[in-house]
Amino acid sequence: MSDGVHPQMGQSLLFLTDEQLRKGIEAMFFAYRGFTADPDRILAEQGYGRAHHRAIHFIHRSPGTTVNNLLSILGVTKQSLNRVLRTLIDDGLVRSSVGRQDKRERHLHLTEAGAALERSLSDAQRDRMRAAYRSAGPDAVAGFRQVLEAMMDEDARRHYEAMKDKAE
Amino acid sequence: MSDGVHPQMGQSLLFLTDEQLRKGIEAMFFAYRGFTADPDRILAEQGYGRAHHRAIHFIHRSPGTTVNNLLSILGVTKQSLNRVLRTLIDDGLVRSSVGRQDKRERHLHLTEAGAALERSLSDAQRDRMRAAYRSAGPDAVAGFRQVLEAMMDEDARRHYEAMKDKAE
DNA sequence: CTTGGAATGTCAACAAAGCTGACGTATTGT
DNA sequence: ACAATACGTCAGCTTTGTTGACATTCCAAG
Repeated sequence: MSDGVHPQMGQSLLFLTDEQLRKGIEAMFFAYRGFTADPDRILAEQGYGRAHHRAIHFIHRSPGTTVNNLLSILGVTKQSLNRVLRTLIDDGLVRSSVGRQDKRERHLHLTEAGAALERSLSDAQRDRMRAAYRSAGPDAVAGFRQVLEAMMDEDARRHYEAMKDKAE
Repeated sequence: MSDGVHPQMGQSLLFLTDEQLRKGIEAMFFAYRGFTADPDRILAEQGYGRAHHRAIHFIHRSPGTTVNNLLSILGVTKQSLNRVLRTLIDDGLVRSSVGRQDKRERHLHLTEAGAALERSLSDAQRDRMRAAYRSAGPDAVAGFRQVLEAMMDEDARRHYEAMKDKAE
């Protein structure tokens, strides 16, 4: 193992023991439950589920995105996404428009109602994230993001990075 | 807001902007997919799902645990857990034994076959976690854990902390 | 220009895994 | 004796994933 990458490595690799790794695994499990808890409550009230949240989130992030693009971000089958999209369109939260150059494509946008739900969901989720960030501090947050990024699959990281700079 | 908690706070609260929080949310989403990807592949080969993994993991961590205790850790209904446990017991991966003092309770243990599957699952998951930890370094790992712990619900944190010190 | 294949999206049917509610049984403790 | 607890199970529903079949649209080779 090449030393020198992390100065304190020679001193202690304690953070790589199986015990430490197990704690990290359990932390991910329990934290993810908290992470989704607040949106889940809001969604349940309206008869939606987590899949609707994901669709709404990424349509909000990339207005006009195609079904195919959304598919590759979410990593599910088109049939699965279609069901969710169907209900969102029928309920007037998402608008689907035929592509101008390529008429096979459908471009997706949030309606005003859809944007309102998006706000209420992401407000709830951000509140919890903000509280966690605030209590942990900026250095911890940087580490948090570093580890998460290193945990992603190649193509997930691609999507993540692509989204990263789509600033506002 | 009370200053002084974090020395650099006065200088910059950049890590609390909506944009930063959104990145954290998306990082959680994409990372969790990576986190479960490897075990999911192994489980699918054997006809099991994530629910079986969770049961196996926590039975391994707390051998002899009761159904009720497992229920409160996993946060699902007994009907849901029972379906999973049923198949694991029938397939000979888990052994359920009547309690010695309280005969209403069932104590759960992994069989040799169950322990073997547990090892193969947690090896896969630890490998990825180890790679992420190694590439991020010890300080990042500490931050990672801090933020995750702050993101948990109260009772999830209780379970997490209780498990934490069940050392080996 | 036509025609065949690739790409996009939709419909149908099924499976995993969550949920509620009701009920039965064994055991415990008051 | 009786209420409460721990567990198992039946029935039925929902969400969200899967595969397979099919319609529409585009594009490129002949």
